[in-house]
Amino acid sequence: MSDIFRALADPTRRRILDLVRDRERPVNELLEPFRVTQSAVSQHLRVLREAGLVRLRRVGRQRLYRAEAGPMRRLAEWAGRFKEGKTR
Amino acid sequence: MSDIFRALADPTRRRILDLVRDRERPVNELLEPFRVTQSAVSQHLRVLREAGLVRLRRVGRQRLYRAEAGPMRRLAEWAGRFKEGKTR
DNA sequence: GACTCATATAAGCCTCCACTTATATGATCC
DNA sequence: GGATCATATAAGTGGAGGCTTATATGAGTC
Repeated sequence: MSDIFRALADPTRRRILDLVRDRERPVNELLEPFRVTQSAVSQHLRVLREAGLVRLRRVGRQRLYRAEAGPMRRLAEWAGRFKEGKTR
Repeated sequence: MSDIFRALADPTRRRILDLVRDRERPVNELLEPFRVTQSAVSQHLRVLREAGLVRLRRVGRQRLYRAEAGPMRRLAEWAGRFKEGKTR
């Protein structure tokens, strides 16, 4: 869970996540919107991967990334515990 | 929104949030569970406050902190957009 | 008003992290 | 197998952020 929060702390990673939310994308497509190096994006993808926030599929020489729903569900649950009126 | 993620990135701050989730607590009560200085906790509280994640109420010389539901709701919504099956 | 209690801020240190350039891996094409 | 394309890793750097000690603020007590 800590990995998830750490990964989401960076705005560039959140934007990457948005890009791969609904469809798979190869890395070079994730590169364009940002003013950073391919290397930087690759490192961000590693962090997201290690947090389980994305999965990847190899197709030819490309790697197609896509957001993973599981951790997000857990995140939503965690946040949900803070709904007011819950006196425990 | 960025402030929220930044604030939640730190595990100590998340534990503090848990402590003030359901009831108000004065700072000295937040101090006990941690092996850090009063100063450190105070600084964490500042970050949480600036992110809108806690509100505080002054009573005598104490300040009672409590989690704020609003940002958490927005966080849950954000995470909810990642539910699978949403093809946009 | 001096003292204490509860909390906040200032200043400095050190670790972590996001970035860059340079290089490696690994698949495809000829 | 050599060249090229797509991506990952290595190594180094600067800046942010979480910690500490020391000090300030501000309310209650006598």
